[in-house]
Formats: sequence, structure tokens, C-alpha cells
Amino acid sequence: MDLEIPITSGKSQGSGEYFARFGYVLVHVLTGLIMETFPSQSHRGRLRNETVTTVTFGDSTTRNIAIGCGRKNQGLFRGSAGLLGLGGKSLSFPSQINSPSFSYCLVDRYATSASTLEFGSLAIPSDAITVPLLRNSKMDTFYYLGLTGISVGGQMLPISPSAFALDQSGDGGVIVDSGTTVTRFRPEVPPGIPSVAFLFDTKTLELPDNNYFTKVAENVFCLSFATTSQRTSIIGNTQQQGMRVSFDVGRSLIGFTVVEVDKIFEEFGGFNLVAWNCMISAKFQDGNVYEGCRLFDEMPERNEVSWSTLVSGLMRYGKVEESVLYFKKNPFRDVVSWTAMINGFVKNGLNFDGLMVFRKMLNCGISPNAVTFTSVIKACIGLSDFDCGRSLLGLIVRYGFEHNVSVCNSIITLSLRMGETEVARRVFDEMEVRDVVSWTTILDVYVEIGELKEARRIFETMPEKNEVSWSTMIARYSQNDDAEEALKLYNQMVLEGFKPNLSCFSSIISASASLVDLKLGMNIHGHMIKSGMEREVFIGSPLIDMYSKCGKDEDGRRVFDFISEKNVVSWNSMISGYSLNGQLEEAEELFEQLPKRNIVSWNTMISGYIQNEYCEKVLEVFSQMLLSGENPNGFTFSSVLSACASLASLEKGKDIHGKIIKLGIHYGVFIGTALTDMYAKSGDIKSSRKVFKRMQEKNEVSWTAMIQALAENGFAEEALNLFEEMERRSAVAPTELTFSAVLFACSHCGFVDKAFRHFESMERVYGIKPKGRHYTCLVDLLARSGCLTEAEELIKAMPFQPETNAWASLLSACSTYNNEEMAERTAWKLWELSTENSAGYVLLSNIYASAGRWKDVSSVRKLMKGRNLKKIGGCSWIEVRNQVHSFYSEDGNHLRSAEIYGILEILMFEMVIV
DNA sequence: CTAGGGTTAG
Repeated sequence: MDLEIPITSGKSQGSGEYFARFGYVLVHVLTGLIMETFPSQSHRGRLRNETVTTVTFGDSTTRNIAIGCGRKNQGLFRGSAGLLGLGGKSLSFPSQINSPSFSYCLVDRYATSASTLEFGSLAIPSDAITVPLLRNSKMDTFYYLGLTGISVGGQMLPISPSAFALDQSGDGGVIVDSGTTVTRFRPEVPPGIPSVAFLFDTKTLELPDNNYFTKVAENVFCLSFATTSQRTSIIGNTQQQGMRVSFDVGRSLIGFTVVEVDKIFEEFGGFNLVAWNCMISAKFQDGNVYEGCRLFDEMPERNEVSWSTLVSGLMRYGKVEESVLYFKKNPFRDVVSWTAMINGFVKNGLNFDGLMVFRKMLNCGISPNAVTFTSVIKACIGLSDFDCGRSLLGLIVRYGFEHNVSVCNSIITLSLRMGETEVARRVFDEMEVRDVVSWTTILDVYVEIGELKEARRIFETMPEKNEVSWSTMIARYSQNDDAEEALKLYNQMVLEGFKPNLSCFSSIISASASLVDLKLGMNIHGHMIKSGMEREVFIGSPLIDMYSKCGKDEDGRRVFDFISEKNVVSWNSMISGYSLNGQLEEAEELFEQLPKRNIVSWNTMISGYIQNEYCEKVLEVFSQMLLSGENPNGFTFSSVLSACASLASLEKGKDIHGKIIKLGIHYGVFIGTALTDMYAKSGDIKSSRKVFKRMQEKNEVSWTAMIQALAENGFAEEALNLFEEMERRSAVAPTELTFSAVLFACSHCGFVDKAFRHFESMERVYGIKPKGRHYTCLVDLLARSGCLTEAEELIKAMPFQPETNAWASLLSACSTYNNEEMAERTAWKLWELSTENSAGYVLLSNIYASAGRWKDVSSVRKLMKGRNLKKIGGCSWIEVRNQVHSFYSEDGNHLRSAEIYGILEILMFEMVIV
């Protein structure tokens, strides 16, 4: 259905006039039209992402379509469905607002939370998160500015992970379209709910300037951050002064806009003292330190509340010196302001100074209260000064706060940090009144001592939970690699109406990263955006990690660029993300740019080179690292050793081993295993055995490394014995890789029966499904033992596509056992799988040659030539003074090859004589 | 009857 809505004529004229008064133009589209566009029957129960209908608005230049978000009381963010940025800090009015290619839409909040209709744009900015709330007094509805995604030609083109993740979050549909096709992301839309939408177009109409928006945003935001009582207070005040302000906690967190705040100032001569204090507090909560200070300076009179608001506000943003200065000037130094000082120091990590302030306070004759004690206890915990903590207990009793709930809560934490978990439990048990913090703290006690089951039991039975309780459990499951359980809890938490906070997001995005589930990750990313936390460093890194693990390093980069205050962890995550996706150049570039590298940065870069098989680079970076003065740790060494193993560079490996001993680094499982492997790969099996023997702690990887080491160095029986020892000890279970090594060993001894026995036990005893390489081992074993038919049958019986190596092994055995007929068959099979495998051609032609079938030899050669293949010769190399020299058979490419061949002749001559 | 300081997770 096509709908032509002329934007520059007819009905919209009135709208133009209306909005012209505000300095910009909006187009008002009435519900009727919308409901016509989306008749109720047609969209009920339909699937997501379905093209609903074709809508054309306006002419080509003013054509703007958007689709809305959220549905009231549905989805994950109940009551605030579709509200982007609500309660978040990351309000940024994008500079692109003046860019003609972008247009923005204002959408009626309730309309969109009820139905899917909005108007968007042809193009949407990539940082699609900006959402200030505006209240239009004339319409008495709330609006938000929503920027989302883009689709061109009906195809969804998410231009940022933000935009796309927004779609994925499931609690609101978003966007689409170049102007002809609207794609709806909500499965059903309840009919009959009025919708109102506004949009303004940057191409044809003037926009309000940035200042206007910034001002609106700031002030709205400021109030959105205020507590309920702060807002109630402001309303109370303004109402007293005769102004009518509508405010409904149940409906919205946003009470009013800057327009009204300004009006209050203009028409009523400003706030009274209480309202001033509220405004200052709200400014600080919003992170606007400058504005908070300005308001403080400008206010006509101040009381103790104003002063302590300022002092704590400054402390919260790390402005310790300024805060102290103001504290000194403060004429009303009461308990609260002293406590604010103590806590401010503690917040900034200056625990000792906090305690000093406490002492000074006592010296000044000010009596501490319960809040003071909670702060001082925190300082002791921060300092790990448990003697001080103990002496505080006496003071608490003297001032009579031993039954105070908050003080007891702090004592529980103190006891936990002191390692006195039983004391913690006793304090908890003896409390007469417990609050949600008490329960959460005792929950944490069990989580900390690793009694997750007991913690879970407490969690299930505690009388009240808050978001910290949920976070505690979720974080722990996530840390214990139980991502599924973490997610289950997360979903449950959201369903029960709790809003995930920063720390919860951090855990849950790590969990989804470990599941490598992009859709899930984006879903959660969408929640983050809607909570306005997208720019936080704390969730940025796991988010980068998630995108990178899912192969979306570019999206990871967008997240990275978007973090407002990056730290070294963010940089490391991004570097690791790039190398995970093979983008080593980008990783290197970032590594170079990284302002301050830490040990993890170096390790990340090193393991990046390993993953991408640039082993020489590893040693290079490692020496750079030593030069820079950074001390390598266990991770560094195990990576560097594995590089040495790949290079089969015994000299380097020994050198590294020496460094490890010199630095006195403890031989953990990782280093031990890496050493075992390195020595084995470099051919020094004796040292390999020695290291393995000395390892105090061994895991399945260590055992596997040793078994493989023995098998590959011709000690197959010893390898098998070691495996049996491993099975007997049953402390560690063999893995897939262990079995590869074991079968390899069997194959080298010709132990057919043993091999089949182990192979069979894989699934039966250990529940490991055999993979291609295990079958290949068996095929190889059968073929080498001359059981060609059995080998061929095994290949055919494999439950999946056999590896090319399986065919190659068989072919090679056909050659050994002169089975021409099977060789031909096998060679063709091999070529079917891989035309580039030159070994097949060579083998077959050799078989023909030995049978005297010269015609066939030449046809195979021709075939090989026609496919542009060359025989890959065997290659040997030797390491001399840190340089690897490699040689092929009859190779004359080496710079000093004349000399080399000369020496070789002398050697040969001497060998003959001896 | 409204305004300032605090405890739990990461």
C-alpha cells in the first residue's frame, strides 16, 4: 500500500508553523494514518524481520521513515521499554547533528512503547545512542530522540554495532529503509493505541543549533539522574511557588525538561535553598562537576547541606585537592561533612588519609555516627590494616553502634577480608535486623570461600534481593566458566524486573563472549546501549572481546573507538581481538600507539604472533620487552617457549629456560609443559623427560605433551606406557589430543590391536567422539601393516568426510605393497578432495614407474603439469647464530652453497675412509 | 515534608 503524505503542503503546513516557533520543523503524523498502514490483523503473530508493507512518505527529499522501539510493559526493560539512554551517563549530542545526511526523529514514547511506528531517516549516525528526553508541554507527551540503524534497498545495513545490537536486544524494533520498504522487527503490535511521531529533516528544514540540544539534553539528563526524593522536592518547591508540574513516578523517570527548569528560574526568581541544593546534587550525579561548582558559587545562601554536597561531589570525581580546600572553608563542619571527607579519601584510594581525617575529627570533638564507621572500616579494609579494624570494634561499642545494621554489614565484610569467615557468619547470625545488604554480604562470604552451592542456597532463600545480589551470583558463575548458568540467572533477573548494572553487564558479556554467541552478545549489547552504558570502559573490554571472538573485529573496533576513557585493558582487548582475527598489522599498529604498555599488552602481542604463526616475531618482541624493562611472567615464557618449539630452536629454548631459572620464576604447569614440548620438538628428549619428571603439578596438557614427545621421537612404547600410567592415576582425564598422540605411538610400533582398543575406549570410557585425525591414524596403521583392504574399508566406514591424509597414507601403502589397482582408485579419491595435493601424483607415477607402465607415468606427469603443480621437496634446515638456513635436495640457492657442497664432499670422503 | 555523608558485586 502506498501512502503519499505531502510534507511541504496541505496538512503539514500547520505543523510547520507550530514547530517554526521552536526554530525547527517537525512533521506530525496522526495515529489514523499509522494504524491504516499497519492494520491490526496483518501484523498479529507475524515473524520478525518481515516486510510489512510499503509506505512512502513525502517527496524524495523529505522521505523519512523510522520504526520505533519498545512496547509498554514488555520486553526486558519494563516500563522503560524503548527508552534509550535512560539513566545512562553517556549522553552525547553528536556533532553530526548539523550534517545534512543525517536526520533524527522524535518519537512519542508511549506511542512507540505501544506500537511500532516511527519515522526515521535515510541515514542514521553511526553512534546511534543519543537519547535525551523531551517533554512537549503542548502535546503532554514525552518524546525521545532516537537514532538507530539503516537499510538500503530493503536490506538491513547496520552501520554500527550499536544500531544493530539495538535491534537484537529484543525489547524494541528498530528501523529501516531507503524510503519504500518498511521492515518491522516486532512480532505483533496491539492495535488501537494512539501513536504520534515527529520528525525533522536536515535537508530541507532548519535544525535547532547544537547549543540548544546540548542545553536541553544536559538539563533533562541532570534531572533524570536525580533521586525520586530530589525530584519530589523540586516539584514540591515549584508547586509551592505556584507552578504546575506534572510528575508521575510510575510513568516516567523524567519529570520535566529544561524548558520548565528555565521557566522556574525566569518566572519565579529561582529556587529556594532546598531546590538549589537539589540542583547541585543532580549536576554532580550527572557528572557535570563544572556546572555543580558554578551553581554552588552562584547560589544566594548556603547551608551545611550545600557544603557537604559540594565536597562529596568533588571527591566523587577525583578532585581531592579542591575538595579539601572547600572543606577548610566550610563554616558548618558537622559529622556529615567530616564523613564525606573520610569517604572521599577512601574512594580515591587514599585510605590512610581517610583514617587521619577520622582521628582529626575525634580530636575536634565530633562524635562519629554509623555512617562514619562504615567509611572508616572501609579504609581499614583498603589498607588491609586489620589491627586497626579490630580496635575500631571497641570504638563502635563505645559509641553504641554495635547493633546498627550498616555497621554490622561492614563488620561482616571486614571479617571476610580478614579471613575470619566464621566470625563473619557469627556476626550475621547475631544480627537482630538484617537488610538486603546483610544478606548480599553473607552471600558474598560463601561465594568468596568457593562454596557456590551454599551461596546459591542462600541466594534462593534470602528474603530480599537487589541488583548486587544478582551480580554476585552471575559474576561467579561467569568466572567459573559456567556461562549457561550465568545467563539463566541474568534472564531471570531481568524478568523479575531488576535492571542490570555496569558490573552485571560486565560479567554477562564475558559469559556470552565465552559462548561465542554473537546474537546473544548483541542482544546484551543492546541492553547496555539502552541503559546508556555503552561508553563505559568496564564493559567495553569484554564487549570488544565478544565481538572479536565472534569474528567481528571491526565491530569490536567501533566499540573500542567509542569508549570514552580507554584504559590499558581496553587497548589490550582490542589488540588481542585483532590478532585473534589474523589482523596482525592492525594489532601491531595499536601496540605501537598504546600510550602505556603493561605486561598483558606484551603477552597479548606475543601470543598474537604465536596464533598467527610468526614465531620469529615472537623472539623479536620478547627481546624488545626485555629491553623496555618489563619483566616477563609465566604467560610470557610459555608463549616464548612454544615459539622456540615451533622453530625447533634448541639454543634459543635453552636460553629462555636459563632466563626462567635466573628470574626465579616458579615452574607452573604452563611453563613446565611448554618446556617439555620445546625440548621434545627440538629433539632433546632427555631434557624433555627431566622437566616432565620434575613438574610438581601436571595437567592433561602436560601428560599429552610428554606422550606426544615420546611418540614423535621414536619412543613409542614408552609413550604408551606413560599413557597407561596416566589412566591408572586417573587424576587427569585424557583428551582428544592425548588420543591422537597415543594412536600415533601405536601406529609407529605397528600395534594394531592396542590401537583399536584405545580407539574404542575413547568414546566408551571418556566420552570423546573420535575425529578425523584419529581415524587417519588407524588407517595409517592398517595400511602400513599391509592390511590395505581393511584400511580402505575403514575410510569408507567413517561417519564423516575423511581427511586427505587418510587417502594419502593408503596411497603410500599401496605403493609399498605394490597394489596398483587400489592405488589408482585411491589417487582419484585423493584428487577429488584436493587437486593441489602433489603427493598423490608423485606416488601414483612412482607406482606406475615401478610396474614399468611408462605411458601412464607420463600421463600422470602431464596431468600434474596441466594443473600447475610442482613436487614439493623435503626441506632441511639448520640454525646457526640465530639464523635459520634451509636446504632442499640439490639446492643451490644458498649464498655459500659452493663452500657447503665442498665441505659435504670432504665429509663424505672421510666417512668412506672410516 | 522535601536537600548532604555509608555498607554489598566488579
